[in-house]
Amino acid sequence: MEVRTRYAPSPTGFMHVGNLRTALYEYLVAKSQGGKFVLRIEDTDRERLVEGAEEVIYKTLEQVGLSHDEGPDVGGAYGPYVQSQRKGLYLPYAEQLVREGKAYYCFCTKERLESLKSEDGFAGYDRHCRDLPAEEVRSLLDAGTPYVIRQKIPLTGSTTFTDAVFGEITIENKEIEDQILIKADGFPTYNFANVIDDHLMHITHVVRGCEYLTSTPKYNLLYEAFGWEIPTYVHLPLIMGKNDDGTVSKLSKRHGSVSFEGLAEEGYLSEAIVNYVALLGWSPSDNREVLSLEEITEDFDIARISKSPAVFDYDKLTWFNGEYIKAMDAETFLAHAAPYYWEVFGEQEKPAPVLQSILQARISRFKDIPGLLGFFKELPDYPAEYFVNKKSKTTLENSPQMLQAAIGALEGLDDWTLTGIHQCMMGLAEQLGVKNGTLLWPVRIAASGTLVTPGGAMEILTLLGREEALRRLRAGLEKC
RNA sequence: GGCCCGGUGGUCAAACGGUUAAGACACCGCCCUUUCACGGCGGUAAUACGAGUUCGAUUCUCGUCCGGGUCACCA
Repeated sequence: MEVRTRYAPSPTGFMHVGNLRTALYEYLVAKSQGGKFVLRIEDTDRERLVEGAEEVIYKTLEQVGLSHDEGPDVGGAYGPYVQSQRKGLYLPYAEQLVREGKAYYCFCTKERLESLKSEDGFAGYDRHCRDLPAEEVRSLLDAGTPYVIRQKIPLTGSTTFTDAVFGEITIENKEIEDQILIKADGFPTYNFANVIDDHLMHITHVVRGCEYLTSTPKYNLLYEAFGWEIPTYVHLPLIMGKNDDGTVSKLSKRHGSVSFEGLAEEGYLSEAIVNYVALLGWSPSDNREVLSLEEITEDFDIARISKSPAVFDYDKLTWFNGEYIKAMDAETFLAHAAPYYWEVFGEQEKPAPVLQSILQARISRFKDIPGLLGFFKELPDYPAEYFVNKKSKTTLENSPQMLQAAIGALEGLDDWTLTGIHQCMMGLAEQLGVKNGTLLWPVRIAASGTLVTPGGAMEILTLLGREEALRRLRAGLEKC
Protein backbone atom coordinates (compact mmCIF):
# COMPACT_ATOMS: atom_id res chain seq x y z
CA MET A 1 0.00 0.00 0.00
CA GLU A 2 1.19 3.44 -0.84
CA VAL A 3 2.48 5.47 2.07
CA ARG A 4 0.67 8.76 2.52
CA THR A 5 1.55 11.38 5.09
CA ARG A 6 0.15 14.79 5.67
CA TYR A 7 1.38 18.02 7.06
CA ALA A 8 -1.57 19.79 8.70
CA PRO A 9 -0.53 23.21 9.94
CA SER A 10 -2.77 25.93 11.26
CA PRO A 11 -2.29 29.16 9.40
CA THR A 12 -0.64 31.21 12.12
CA GLY A 13 1.54 33.36 9.91
CA PHE A 14 4.91 31.81 10.65
CA MET A 15 6.51 28.40 10.78
CA HIS A 16 7.91 27.33 14.11
CA VAL A 17 10.95 25.08 13.77
CA GLY A 18 9.04 22.38 15.59
CA ASN A 19 6.44 22.48 12.85
CA LEU A 20 9.11 22.62 10.22
CA ARG A 21 10.72 19.53 11.68
CA THR A 22 7.35 17.76 11.71
CA ALA A 23 6.73 18.75 8.09
CA LEU A 24 10.20 17.54 7.18
CA TYR A 25 9.71 14.16 8.83
CA GLU A 26 6.27 13.77 7.26
CA TYR A 27 7.94 14.38 3.94
CA LEU A 28 10.76 11.98 4.72
CA VAL A 29 8.52 9.19 5.93
CA ALA A 30 6.55 9.41 2.69
CA LYS A 31 9.34 10.04 0.23
CA SER A 32 11.78 7.53 1.66
CA GLN A 33 9.17 4.92 0.83
CA GLY A 34 8.09 6.35 -2.48
CA GLY A 35 4.86 7.70 -1.01
CA LYS A 36 2.85 10.88 -1.19
CA PHE A 37 3.13 13.96 0.97
CA VAL A 38 -0.03 16.02 1.30
CA LEU A 39 -0.67 19.45 2.70
CA ARG A 40 -3.87 20.22 4.55
CA ILE A 41 -4.65 23.56 6.13
CA GLU A 42 -6.38 23.27 9.50
CA ASP A 43 -8.24 26.49 10.03
CA THR A 44 -11.13 25.37 12.19
CA ASP A 45 -10.33 28.00 14.78
CA ARG A 46 -11.92 30.95 13.07
CA GLU A 47 -11.04 33.29 15.92
CA ARG A 48 -7.39 32.92 15.19
CA LEU A 49 -7.33 33.37 11.47
CA VAL A 50 -4.36 35.35 10.24
CA GLU A 51 -4.32 37.24 6.99
CA GLY A 52 -1.95 35.84 4.38
CA ALA A 53 -0.89 32.99 6.63
CA GLU A 54 -1.59 30.35 4.03
CA GLU A 55 0.82 31.97 1.61
CA VAL A 56 3.52 31.86 4.27
CA ILE A 57 3.05 28.10 4.46
CA TYR A 58 3.33 27.62 0.71
CA LYS A 59 6.33 29.88 0.48
CA THR A 60 8.18 28.27 3.32
CA LEU A 61 7.58 24.73 2.12
CA GLU A 62 8.84 25.70 -1.28
CA GLN A 63 11.90 27.41 0.13
CA VAL A 64 12.95 24.39 2.11
CA GLY A 65 12.21 22.05 -0.77
CA LEU A 66 9.37 20.08 0.79
CA SER A 67 7.13 19.91 -2.21
CA HIS A 68 3.74 18.41 -1.57
CA ASP A 69 1.90 16.14 -3.94
CA GLU A 70 -1.55 17.29 -2.91
CA GLY A 71 -2.80 20.45 -1.27
CA PRO A 72 -5.02 23.49 -1.59
CA ASP A 73 -2.75 25.09 -4.18
CA VAL A 74 -1.91 22.01 -6.22
CA GLY A 75 -5.14 20.06 -5.93
CA GLY A 76 -5.50 16.32 -5.60
CA ALA A 77 -8.06 13.56 -5.51
CA TYR A 78 -9.20 14.07 -1.94
CA GLY A 79 -9.90 17.79 -1.78
CA PRO A 80 -10.75 20.27 -0.64
CA TYR A 81 -7.58 20.57 1.38
CA VAL A 82 -8.66 23.42 3.58
CA GLN A 83 -10.73 22.37 6.55
CA SER A 84 -12.99 25.40 6.59
CA GLN A 85 -14.07 24.37 3.09
CA ARG A 86 -14.92 20.95 4.40
CA LYS A 87 -17.04 22.24 7.21
CA GLY A 88 -20.30 20.55 6.23
CA LEU A 89 -18.60 17.21 6.06
CA TYR A 90 -17.95 16.62 9.71
CA LEU A 91 -21.33 17.04 11.37
CA PRO A 92 -22.97 14.02 9.69
CA TYR A 93 -20.16 11.81 10.98
CA ALA A 94 -20.70 13.10 14.49
CA GLU A 95 -24.44 12.62 14.17
CA GLN A 96 -23.89 9.09 13.01
CA LEU A 97 -22.02 8.44 16.21
CA VAL A 98 -24.85 9.99 18.21
CA ARG A 99 -27.37 7.68 16.51
CA GLU A 100 -25.18 4.72 17.29
CA GLY A 101 -24.94 5.74 20.91
CA LYS A 102 -21.21 6.47 20.65
CA ALA A 103 -21.58 10.21 21.08
CA TYR A 104 -24.10 12.58 22.62
CA TYR A 105 -25.34 16.14 22.67
CA CYS A 106 -24.05 18.22 25.52
CA PHE A 107 -25.83 21.43 26.50
CA CYS A 108 -23.56 22.48 29.32
CA THR A 109 -22.61 26.13 29.28
CA LYS A 110 -19.03 27.30 29.43
CA GLU A 111 -19.84 28.76 32.82
CA ARG A 112 -20.93 25.41 34.17
CA LEU A 113 -17.81 23.78 32.79
CA GLU A 114 -15.73 26.46 34.37
CA SER A 115 -17.34 25.88 37.74
CA LEU A 116 -16.35 22.23 37.50
CA LYS A 117 -12.67 23.02 37.66
CA SER A 118 -11.06 22.22 40.96
CA GLU A 119 -8.69 24.60 42.70
CA ASP A 120 -5.66 23.17 40.96
CA GLY A 121 -7.52 23.53 37.66
CA PHE A 122 -7.19 19.91 36.69
CA ALA A 123 -10.67 18.44 37.05
CA GLY A 124 -12.47 17.67 33.84
CA TYR A 125 -15.99 17.35 32.54
CA ASP A 126 -18.39 15.40 34.72
CA ARG A 127 -20.31 13.79 31.82
CA HIS A 128 -23.42 15.61 32.98
CA CYS A 129 -25.22 15.24 29.63
CA ARG A 130 -24.01 11.75 28.80
CA ASP A 131 -27.22 10.04 29.79
CA LEU A 132 -29.84 12.71 29.28
CA PRO A 133 -33.27 11.20 28.45
CA ALA A 134 -34.02 11.25 24.73
CA GLU A 135 -37.11 13.44 25.20
CA GLU A 136 -35.16 16.05 27.08
CA VAL A 137 -32.49 16.11 24.41
CA ARG A 138 -35.14 16.55 21.74
CA SER A 139 -36.89 19.39 23.47
CA LEU A 140 -33.63 21.20 24.18
CA LEU A 141 -32.69 20.78 20.53
CA ASP A 142 -36.10 22.00 19.40
CA ALA A 143 -35.75 25.01 21.64
CA GLY A 144 -32.56 25.89 19.83
CA THR A 145 -30.33 25.41 22.86
CA PRO A 146 -26.66 25.68 21.90
CA TYR A 147 -24.91 22.35 22.07
CA VAL A 148 -21.70 20.53 21.39
CA ILE A 149 -21.31 16.88 20.48
CA ARG A 150 -19.18 14.78 22.76
CA GLN A 151 -17.70 11.37 22.26
CA LYS A 152 -18.64 8.64 24.76
CA ILE A 153 -15.42 7.27 26.12
CA PRO A 154 -15.64 3.86 27.81
CA LEU A 155 -15.68 4.32 31.58
CA THR A 156 -13.52 1.30 32.23
CA GLY A 157 -10.79 -0.67 30.57
CA SER A 158 -7.78 0.71 28.76
CA THR A 159 -6.62 1.54 25.28
CA THR A 160 -3.34 0.31 23.90
CA PHE A 161 -1.62 1.25 20.71
CA THR A 162 1.79 0.83 19.17
CA ASP A 163 3.79 3.83 18.13
CA ALA A 164 6.48 3.38 15.50
CA VAL A 165 9.05 5.13 17.63
CA PHE A 166 7.86 4.85 21.23
CA GLY A 167 6.53 1.32 21.07
CA GLU A 168 3.53 0.07 22.99
CA ILE A 169 1.60 2.61 25.03
CA THR A 170 -1.37 1.93 27.26
CA ILE A 171 -3.70 4.51 28.78
CA GLU A 172 -6.56 3.83 31.16
CA ASN A 173 -9.86 4.91 29.64
CA LYS A 174 -10.87 6.57 32.88
CA GLU A 175 -8.08 9.07 32.24
CA ILE A 176 -9.72 10.17 29.04
CA GLU A 177 -12.40 12.84 28.90
CA ASP A 178 -15.56 12.71 26.79
CA GLN A 179 -13.96 14.93 24.21
CA ILE A 180 -15.86 17.43 22.13
CA LEU A 181 -16.24 16.48 18.48
CA ILE A 182 -18.32 19.39 17.23
CA LYS A 183 -18.05 22.81 18.80
CA ALA A 184 -20.99 25.13 19.52
CA ASP A 185 -20.14 27.07 16.39
CA GLY A 186 -20.66 23.95 14.32
CA PHE A 187 -17.01 23.52 13.49
CA PRO A 188 -15.31 20.28 14.35
CA THR A 189 -12.55 20.26 16.93
CA TYR A 190 -9.02 19.69 15.77
CA ASN A 191 -8.96 16.12 17.01
CA PHE A 192 -12.18 15.16 15.31
CA ALA A 193 -11.48 16.86 12.00
CA ASN A 194 -8.08 15.24 12.03
CA VAL A 195 -9.45 11.76 12.25
CA ILE A 196 -12.13 12.31 9.65
CA ASP A 197 -9.78 13.99 7.20
CA ASP A 198 -6.93 11.55 7.70
CA HIS A 199 -9.28 8.72 6.96
CA LEU A 200 -10.90 10.39 3.98
CA MET A 201 -7.51 11.33 2.59
CA HIS A 202 -6.17 7.81 3.06
CA ILE A 203 -3.36 8.88 5.33
CA THR A 204 -1.32 5.84 6.34
CA HIS A 205 1.23 7.42 8.69
CA VAL A 206 0.37 10.08 11.21
CA VAL A 207 3.60 11.91 12.03
CA ARG A 208 3.43 14.50 14.79
CA GLY A 209 5.16 15.79 17.88
CA CYS A 210 4.99 13.58 20.93
CA GLU A 211 2.89 16.12 22.81
CA TYR A 212 0.06 14.15 21.15
CA LEU A 213 1.17 10.84 22.56
CA THR A 214 -1.30 10.82 25.42
CA SER A 215 -4.23 11.95 23.32
CA THR A 216 -3.74 9.24 20.73
CA PRO A 217 -6.15 6.81 22.42
CA LYS A 218 -8.93 9.35 21.81
CA TYR A 219 -8.14 9.16 18.13
CA ASN A 220 -8.12 5.41 18.15
CA LEU A 221 -11.42 5.22 19.97
CA LEU A 222 -12.84 7.31 17.15
CA TYR A 223 -11.37 5.11 14.45
CA GLU A 224 -12.81 2.12 16.25
CA ALA A 225 -16.22 3.77 16.62
CA PHE A 226 -16.33 4.22 12.87
CA GLY A 227 -14.79 0.87 12.18
CA TRP A 228 -11.92 2.47 10.30
CA GLU A 229 -8.38 1.25 10.04
CA ILE A 230 -6.02 2.89 12.50
CA PRO A 231 -2.99 4.52 10.86
CA THR A 232 0.61 4.01 11.86
CA TYR A 233 1.65 6.58 14.44
CA VAL A 234 5.07 8.17 14.33
CA HIS A 235 5.50 10.45 17.31
CA LEU A 236 8.53 12.68 17.25
CA PRO A 237 10.64 13.71 20.25
CA LEU A 238 10.19 17.33 21.20
CA ILE A 239 12.59 20.11 20.33
CA MET A 240 13.64 21.97 23.44
CA GLY A 241 15.21 25.32 24.10
CA LYS A 242 17.71 26.18 26.77
CA ASN A 243 16.54 28.71 29.33
CA ASP A 244 18.71 31.34 30.93
CA ASP A 245 18.72 29.47 34.21
CA GLY A 246 20.08 26.36 32.52
CA THR A 247 16.82 24.41 32.45
CA VAL A 248 15.13 23.38 29.23
CA SER A 249 11.56 23.53 27.99
CA LYS A 250 9.63 23.24 24.75
CA LEU A 251 11.27 25.58 22.26
CA SER A 252 9.53 28.95 22.21
CA LYS A 253 10.02 32.61 21.50
CA ARG A 254 11.99 33.25 24.60
CA HIS A 255 14.75 31.04 23.29
CA GLY A 256 15.48 33.33 20.35
CA SER A 257 14.42 33.08 16.75
CA VAL A 258 12.41 29.90 16.53
CA SER A 259 10.51 30.36 13.32
CA PHE A 260 11.86 29.58 9.92
CA GLU A 261 11.34 33.19 8.92
CA GLY A 262 13.16 34.43 11.99
CA LEU A 263 16.13 32.16 11.40
CA ALA A 264 16.28 33.22 7.77
CA GLU A 265 16.37 36.82 8.91
CA GLU A 266 19.15 35.95 11.30
CA GLY A 267 21.14 34.93 8.26
CA TYR A 268 20.63 31.19 8.13
CA LEU A 269 20.28 29.44 4.79
CA SER A 270 17.31 27.18 4.30
CA GLU A 271 19.55 24.25 3.37
CA ALA A 272 21.42 24.65 6.63
CA ILE A 273 18.23 24.91 8.64
CA VAL A 274 16.75 21.82 7.04
CA ASN A 275 19.96 19.88 7.45
CA TYR A 276 20.31 20.79 11.10
CA VAL A 277 16.67 20.26 11.97
CA ALA A 278 16.68 16.85 10.28
CA LEU A 279 19.41 15.79 12.68
CA LEU A 280 17.39 16.81 15.70
CA GLY A 281 15.82 13.49 16.54
CA TRP A 282 17.21 11.41 13.74
CA SER A 283 20.68 10.26 12.79
CA PRO A 284 21.96 8.82 9.53
CA SER A 285 23.20 5.26 9.23
CA ASP A 286 26.77 6.51 8.87
CA ASN A 287 28.79 9.40 10.22
CA ARG A 288 27.86 12.02 7.65
CA GLU A 289 26.37 15.24 8.90
CA VAL A 290 26.29 17.68 6.04
CA LEU A 291 23.49 16.23 3.97
CA SER A 292 21.18 17.47 1.29
CA LEU A 293 17.46 16.82 1.47
CA GLU A 294 17.93 14.17 -1.22
CA GLU A 295 20.63 12.39 0.74
CA ILE A 296 18.55 12.51 3.89
CA THR A 297 15.55 11.14 2.06
CA GLU A 298 17.61 8.31 0.72
CA ASP A 299 18.95 7.30 4.10
CA PHE A 300 15.87 8.03 6.17
CA ASP A 301 14.47 5.28 8.34
CA ILE A 302 11.79 5.55 11.03
CA ALA A 303 13.73 3.07 13.12
CA ARG A 304 16.50 5.62 13.58
CA ILE A 305 14.26 8.28 15.07
CA SER A 306 15.27 9.08 18.63
CA LYS A 307 12.96 9.01 21.64
CA SER A 308 14.59 11.62 23.79
CA PRO A 309 14.00 15.33 23.37
CA ALA A 310 16.71 17.40 21.68
CA VAL A 311 17.93 20.84 22.65
CA PHE A 312 18.13 23.30 19.78
CA ASP A 313 21.73 24.50 19.51
CA TYR A 314 22.31 27.73 17.63
CA ASP A 315 26.07 27.12 17.61
CA LYS A 316 25.70 23.94 15.65
CA LEU A 317 23.23 25.54 13.27
CA THR A 318 25.77 28.29 12.72
CA TRP A 319 28.42 25.71 11.95
CA PHE A 320 26.16 24.08 9.36
CA ASN A 321 25.52 27.48 7.85
CA GLY A 322 29.25 28.08 7.52
CA GLU A 323 29.69 24.73 5.84
CA TYR A 324 27.05 25.59 3.27
CA ILE A 325 28.59 28.99 2.66
CA LYS A 326 32.02 27.49 2.13
CA ALA A 327 30.59 25.03 -0.36
CA MET A 328 29.04 27.77 -2.52
CA ASP A 329 30.34 28.57 -5.96
CA ALA A 330 31.48 32.12 -6.66
CA GLU A 331 28.29 33.16 -8.33
CA THR A 332 25.98 31.97 -5.58
CA PHE A 333 28.20 33.46 -2.94
CA LEU A 334 28.20 36.80 -4.69
CA ALA A 335 24.43 36.78 -5.02
CA HIS A 336 24.05 36.34 -1.29
CA ALA A 337 26.84 38.69 -0.31
CA ALA A 338 26.21 41.60 -2.67
CA PRO A 339 23.55 43.36 -0.58
CA TYR A 340 25.90 43.39 2.37
CA TYR A 341 28.81 44.66 0.32
CA TRP A 342 26.66 47.57 -0.74
CA GLU A 343 25.96 48.40 2.85
CA VAL A 344 29.64 49.08 3.22
CA PHE A 345 30.84 50.24 -0.14
CA GLY A 346 27.77 52.01 -1.42
CA GLU A 347 25.13 51.13 -3.95
CA GLN A 348 25.95 49.09 -6.98
CA GLU A 349 29.68 49.14 -6.43
CA LYS A 350 30.97 46.07 -8.16
CA PRO A 351 32.43 43.81 -5.49
CA ALA A 352 36.02 42.89 -6.13
CA PRO A 353 36.77 39.18 -6.42
CA VAL A 354 39.24 39.53 -3.56
CA LEU A 355 36.33 40.05 -1.23
CA GLN A 356 35.09 36.57 -1.76
CA SER A 357 38.50 35.09 -1.09
CA ILE A 358 38.77 36.84 2.23
CA LEU A 359 35.18 36.31 3.34
CA GLN A 360 33.94 32.93 2.21
CA ALA A 361 36.03 30.80 4.53
CA ARG A 362 35.50 33.23 7.34
CA ILE A 363 31.82 33.97 7.72
CA SER A 364 29.10 31.69 8.97
CA ARG A 365 26.34 34.17 8.19
CA PHE A 366 26.18 36.73 5.42
CA LYS A 367 24.81 39.33 7.75
CA ASP A 368 28.18 39.34 9.52
CA ILE A 369 29.81 40.90 6.47
CA PRO A 370 29.22 44.58 7.22
CA GLY A 371 30.68 44.18 10.68
CA LEU A 372 33.81 42.57 9.31
CA LEU A 373 34.21 45.13 6.57
CA GLY A 374 33.46 48.21 8.64
CA PHE A 375 37.04 49.45 8.74
CA PHE A 376 37.09 49.86 4.98
CA LYS A 377 34.54 52.58 5.17
CA GLU A 378 36.21 54.48 7.91
CA LEU A 379 39.59 54.03 9.51
CA PRO A 380 39.01 53.45 13.21
CA ASP A 381 40.95 55.42 15.76
CA TYR A 382 43.45 52.88 17.05
CA PRO A 383 46.18 52.97 19.68
CA ALA A 384 49.85 52.79 18.75
CA GLU A 385 50.20 49.56 20.75
CA TYR A 386 48.50 47.74 17.93
CA PHE A 387 51.79 47.92 16.08
CA VAL A 388 53.47 45.79 18.68
CA ASN A 389 53.23 42.08 17.98
CA LYS A 390 55.59 39.54 19.44
CA LYS A 391 55.10 36.80 16.93
CA SER A 392 55.71 39.12 14.02
CA LYS A 393 58.62 40.70 15.87
CA THR A 394 57.23 44.19 15.49
CA THR A 395 57.86 47.03 17.93
CA LEU A 396 57.20 50.74 18.14
CA GLU A 397 60.76 51.16 16.89
CA ASN A 398 60.78 49.04 13.78
CA SER A 399 57.17 49.61 12.76
CA PRO A 400 57.80 53.15 11.47
CA GLN A 401 60.73 51.87 9.47
CA MET A 402 58.60 49.16 7.95
CA LEU A 403 55.82 51.58 7.12
CA GLN A 404 58.27 54.04 5.62
CA ALA A 405 59.77 51.34 3.43
CA ALA A 406 56.37 50.08 2.42
CA ILE A 407 55.19 53.54 1.47
CA GLY A 408 58.26 54.07 -0.61
CA ALA A 409 57.87 50.81 -2.46
CA LEU A 410 54.14 51.17 -2.93
CA GLU A 411 54.41 54.69 -4.27
CA GLY A 412 56.43 53.43 -7.16
CA LEU A 413 54.14 50.52 -7.88
CA ASP A 414 52.22 50.75 -11.14
CA ASP A 415 50.31 47.51 -10.93
CA TRP A 416 47.90 48.07 -8.01
CA THR A 417 46.46 44.57 -7.93
CA LEU A 418 46.75 41.76 -5.46
CA THR A 419 49.51 40.10 -7.42
CA GLY A 420 51.29 43.37 -8.01
CA ILE A 421 51.22 44.29 -4.36
CA HIS A 422 52.16 40.77 -3.40
CA GLN A 423 55.30 40.84 -5.51
CA CYS A 424 56.17 44.27 -4.31
CA MET A 425 55.83 43.45 -0.62
CA MET A 426 57.55 40.08 -0.75
CA GLY A 427 60.40 41.63 -2.66
CA LEU A 428 60.64 44.38 -0.11
CA ALA A 429 60.72 42.00 2.84
CA GLU A 430 63.49 40.05 1.25
CA GLN A 431 65.38 43.19 0.45
CA LEU A 432 65.07 44.40 4.03
CA GLY A 433 66.04 41.02 5.33
CA VAL A 434 63.04 40.73 7.64
CA LYS A 435 60.38 38.06 7.90
CA ASN A 436 57.16 38.73 6.07
CA GLY A 437 55.24 39.28 9.25
CA THR A 438 57.53 42.01 10.46
CA LEU A 439 56.80 44.06 7.38
CA LEU A 440 53.20 43.11 6.87
CA TRP A 441 51.92 43.43 10.42
CA PRO A 442 52.40 47.19 10.68
CA VAL A 443 51.10 47.63 7.16
CA ARG A 444 47.91 45.74 7.95
CA ILE A 445 47.41 47.64 11.19
CA ALA A 446 47.91 51.00 9.54
CA ALA A 447 45.67 50.08 6.64
CA SER A 448 42.85 48.79 8.81
CA GLY A 449 43.28 50.21 12.27
CA THR A 450 41.99 46.84 13.40
CA LEU A 451 43.69 44.00 15.23
CA VAL A 452 41.76 41.21 13.62
CA THR A 453 40.70 41.60 10.02
CA PRO A 454 39.32 39.46 7.26
CA GLY A 455 42.16 38.98 4.83
CA GLY A 456 45.76 40.08 5.16
CA ALA A 457 47.59 43.35 4.58
CA MET A 458 47.84 42.82 0.86
CA GLU A 459 44.18 42.09 0.31
CA ILE A 460 43.27 45.15 2.32
CA LEU A 461 45.62 47.38 0.36
CA THR A 462 44.15 46.09 -2.85
CA LEU A 463 40.60 46.78 -1.77
CA LEU A 464 41.45 50.21 -0.41
CA GLY A 465 42.89 51.44 -3.66
CA ARG A 466 46.17 53.27 -4.07
CA GLU A 467 45.18 56.68 -2.83
CA GLU A 468 43.37 55.66 0.33
CA ALA A 469 45.88 52.93 1.11
CA LEU A 470 48.81 55.31 0.99
CA ARG A 471 46.92 57.90 2.97
CA ARG A 472 46.32 55.39 5.76
CA LEU A 473 49.91 54.18 5.77
CA ARG A 474 51.18 57.73 6.14
CA ALA A 475 48.69 58.34 8.93
CA GLY A 476 49.96 55.22 10.60
CA LEU A 477 53.48 56.46 10.33
CA GLU A 478 52.61 59.50 12.38
CA LYS A 479 50.98 57.43 15.05
CA CYS A 480 54.05 55.48 16.01
C1' G B 1 -1.29 16.79 41.44
C1' G B 2 -3.08 12.30 38.01
C1' C B 3 -1.51 10.04 33.62
C1' C B 4 2.24 9.36 29.69
C1' C B 5 7.25 9.58 27.84
C1' G B 6 12.36 10.14 28.32
C1' G B 7 17.62 9.98 30.91
C1' U B 8 25.24 8.19 27.00
C1' G B 9 30.39 14.27 27.65
C1' G B 10 27.95 21.36 28.05
C1' U B 11 24.88 20.26 23.16
C1' C B 12 23.41 16.70 18.94
C1' A B 13 24.38 11.72 18.88
C1' A B 14 26.55 6.11 17.60
C1' A B 15 27.01 1.53 19.94
C1' C B 16 20.11 -2.38 19.57
C1' G B 17 24.30 -8.35 25.86
C1' G B 18 30.85 -8.76 24.88
C1' U B 19 34.03 -1.97 21.88
C1' U B 20 40.22 0.93 24.97
C1' A B 21 31.97 3.74 24.93
C1' A B 22 32.31 6.30 17.87
C1' G B 23 31.63 10.94 15.43
C1' A B 24 30.03 16.20 15.20
C1' C B 25 29.32 21.23 17.60
C1' A B 26 31.44 24.08 21.50
C1' C B 27 36.02 24.55 24.38
C1' C B 28 41.60 24.08 24.92
C1' G B 29 46.59 23.14 22.78
C1' C B 30 49.95 22.50 18.58
C1' C B 31 50.98 23.04 13.24
C1' C B 32 50.15 25.97 8.79
C1' U B 33 50.14 31.32 8.18
C1' U B 34 51.15 38.63 7.09
C1' U B 35 46.38 38.85 12.01
C1' C B 36 41.83 36.19 12.38
C1' A B 37 39.45 32.48 9.95
C1' C B 38 39.91 28.03 6.90
C1' G B 39 42.61 23.47 6.94
C1' G B 40 45.59 19.55 9.56
C1' C B 41 46.90 17.11 14.20
C1' G B 42 45.98 16.33 19.34
C1' G B 43 43.39 17.09 24.13
C1' U B 44 39.58 17.84 28.30
C1' A B 45 34.77 15.69 28.86
C1' A B 46 29.61 10.76 29.25
C1' U B 47 26.51 5.63 30.13
C1' A B 48 21.88 9.71 36.68
C1' C B 49 21.74 6.32 41.16
C1' G B 50 20.58 1.53 43.48
C1' A B 51 19.07 -3.38 43.08
C1' G B 52 18.30 -7.61 40.18
C1' U B 53 18.70 -11.13 35.38
C1' U B 54 23.29 -12.93 33.01
C1' C B 55 29.63 -15.86 32.44
C1' G B 56 29.10 -10.66 30.95
C1' A B 57 25.24 -4.98 31.16
C1' U B 58 25.01 1.69 28.12
C1' U B 59 21.92 -2.25 26.16
C1' C B 60 16.86 -6.48 29.64
C1' U B 61 13.60 -5.91 34.54
C1' C B 62 12.29 -3.19 38.96
C1' G B 63 12.78 0.96 42.32
C1' U B 64 14.63 5.93 43.31
C1' C B 65 15.92 10.52 41.47
C1' C B 66 15.91 14.07 37.62
C1' G B 67 13.84 16.14 33.15
C1' G B 68 9.87 16.84 29.80
C1' G B 69 4.84 16.37 27.88
C1' U B 70 -0.36 16.33 28.75
C1' C B 71 -4.87 17.06 31.34
C1' A B 72 -9.58 23.43 26.45
C1' C B 73 -15.89 24.55 22.67
C1' C B 74 -6.51 25.82 20.88
C1' A B 75 -4.47 23.48 17.34
